[in-house]
Amino acid sequence: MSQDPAPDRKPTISDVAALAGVSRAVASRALSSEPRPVAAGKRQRVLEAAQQLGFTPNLLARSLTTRSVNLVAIIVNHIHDLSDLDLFDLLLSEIQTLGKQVILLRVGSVDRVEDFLRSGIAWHVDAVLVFSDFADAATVRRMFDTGMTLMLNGRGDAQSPAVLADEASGIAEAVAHAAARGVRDVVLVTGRATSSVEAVRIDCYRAAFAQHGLRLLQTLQGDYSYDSGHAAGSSLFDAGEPDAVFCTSDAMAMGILDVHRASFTDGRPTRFRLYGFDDLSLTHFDAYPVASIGYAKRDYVREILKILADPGCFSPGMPPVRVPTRFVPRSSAG
Amino acid sequence: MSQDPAPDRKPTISDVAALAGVSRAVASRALSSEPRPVAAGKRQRVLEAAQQLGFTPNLLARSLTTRSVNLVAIIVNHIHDLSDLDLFDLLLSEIQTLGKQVILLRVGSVDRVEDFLRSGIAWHVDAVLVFSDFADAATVRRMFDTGMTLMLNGRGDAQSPAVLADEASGIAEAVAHAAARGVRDVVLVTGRATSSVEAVRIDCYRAAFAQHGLRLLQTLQGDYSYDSGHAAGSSLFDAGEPDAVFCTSDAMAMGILDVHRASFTDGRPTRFRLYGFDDLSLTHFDAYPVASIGYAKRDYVREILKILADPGCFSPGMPPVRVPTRFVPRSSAG
DNA sequence: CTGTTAGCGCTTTCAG
DNA sequence: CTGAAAGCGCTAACAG
Repeated sequence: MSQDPAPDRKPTISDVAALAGVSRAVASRALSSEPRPVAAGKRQRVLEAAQQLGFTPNLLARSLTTRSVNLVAIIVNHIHDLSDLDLFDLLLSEIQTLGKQVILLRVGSVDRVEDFLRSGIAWHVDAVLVFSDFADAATVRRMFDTGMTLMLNGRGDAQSPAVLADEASGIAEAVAHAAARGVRDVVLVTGRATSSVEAVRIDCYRAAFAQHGLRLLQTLQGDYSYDSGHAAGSSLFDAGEPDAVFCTSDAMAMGILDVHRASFTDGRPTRFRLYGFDDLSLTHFDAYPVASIGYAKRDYVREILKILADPGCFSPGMPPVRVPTRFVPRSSAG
Repeated sequence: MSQDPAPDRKPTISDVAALAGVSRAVASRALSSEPRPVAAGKRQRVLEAAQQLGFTPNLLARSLTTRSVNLVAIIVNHIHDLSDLDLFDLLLSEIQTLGKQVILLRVGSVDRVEDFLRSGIAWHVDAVLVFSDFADAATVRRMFDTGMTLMLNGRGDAQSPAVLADEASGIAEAVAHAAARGVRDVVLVTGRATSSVEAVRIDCYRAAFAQHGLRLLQTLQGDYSYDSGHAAGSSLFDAGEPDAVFCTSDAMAMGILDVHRASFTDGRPTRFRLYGFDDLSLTHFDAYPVASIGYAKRDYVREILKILADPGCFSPGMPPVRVPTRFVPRSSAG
């Protein structure tokens, strides 16, 4: 019926069409995932031909006309933070079940970010998830040829959808927890407030302290890391004896815990209560029973996927989706 | 000179060519990264036109003819393992400096892996880095339309290049370290030996034990996780009192350390010496001063990049590149 | 429902 | 060195 088309070359849709005895257009329609009008008999023949030839559509070629690559970009600063682990694994997995693949962009140490992004396939992705703090929504929209930029870094605007952890709820719970246990004087250990997320977080703590009449003895600045927590640990009592220490990351809390391990027996506080932030899976390790604040990763990811799966559900001006955080008690807080 | 080409549409190379007053072919050559013959004056005009128009080549279209997307796929099982973090961050960063972007594929929970891979852009990548244990070299080559599959999971063959940690060196050092300190009886805590890497690792330990005349009291099986180490911790003395415990992951060693923390004062062993594997950055935390075995991530990544940058340097039959591991003493081993 | 005809945007022969 | 022309593989528009 049809001579075997090529010796070595991968079969194309033309080969399939030829073998099935139909036009390329019909073959294309029959192979499409969308429902397109094709006579049942022909569709069958095309499918069989494709099967027989081991045909795989060339998605690069397809994207050229459809202008959609089923590719999602995830932009991060770096992937060092422990807190990222649980989240990214889940996120990646879920995006893949959507039939999309993920291109991971690390902008942490790229000098000409814009050039880098523009000169790669990432430029053409269908959607961009921005975790990195490197740019605001407008900039990101300019850096990608995509209608869908999902801001997860707190630098969104009215034009782009955003999902954010509502940190106020968990912080309020944690501070209330402390207040209910007689805490009066507190110390706050923060990261650099250059990121808007961190600035908001700090404000939340301040507001909660004020609300419960807690006295903020001092604020120490770290950089979220264990080492910086360790450093902060040495200055903890410089401004008096706190009843509780709140940290904006679990890693810093762990550093503090290690400096003052003698002040905890079996993880329970004897001198001050310790509160972290992020709810790292690491806090399940016996050595770091850090009470923390976190959100349900599943809920967070679900919200992201909702938008990814149905971009139409967002219209300009809609407020960010909020995923509540909750306080997770552990022995470091008594 | 030339009417503005399009109202809204992104400028194409045709627009650039028109503005520069040359043919598309010349524009293409002038814009190429390769040195192609173009009159200096025209090249200049083309570059300026491109600049002025803010032209960005459509890489999807380019790939269609060049058959190269400057995209590298990294296949992992999942990204839960702590040991992955440091490595992937570095790897990602380095690949990007090569001008390539990375598509991250998590095959851990994908049911029809082959279909999934074939039906995405990943199929067309220039190179595949296989960390996941999910497939051997031959299978991977079938799953991607690429000449370059780099096996990092220990399941390579003569057709594909591979980079592997040489675990023997570090294990020999660790066991020698123990033997030199009078250790006689040991326990080995392993992961599931389904992965060939783990099987090799176990053999190395056995050989080293034999060489130093150490007696293996028992082998406990975990799954690399902290929790499994914790579980193993309870059975540690079932077959007698070991002088040292060797674990094939740091996380398991941490679990054991937590169960028997009373047997360590300031991290130093009073009952048995403890050896981990992976050299996690977590072992810098005070609470887990686990002596470990690791390799220089930079060297490992460098070898990978060497192959990526110059695929020609590999020819079939060449043995895997070996990156030596070294013993990293910490107080848990005394 | 079907086949023909045009492209998507770029690179690459191949004569000039 | 240059430009015209021919694709890369696929989908979409449009008459039949």
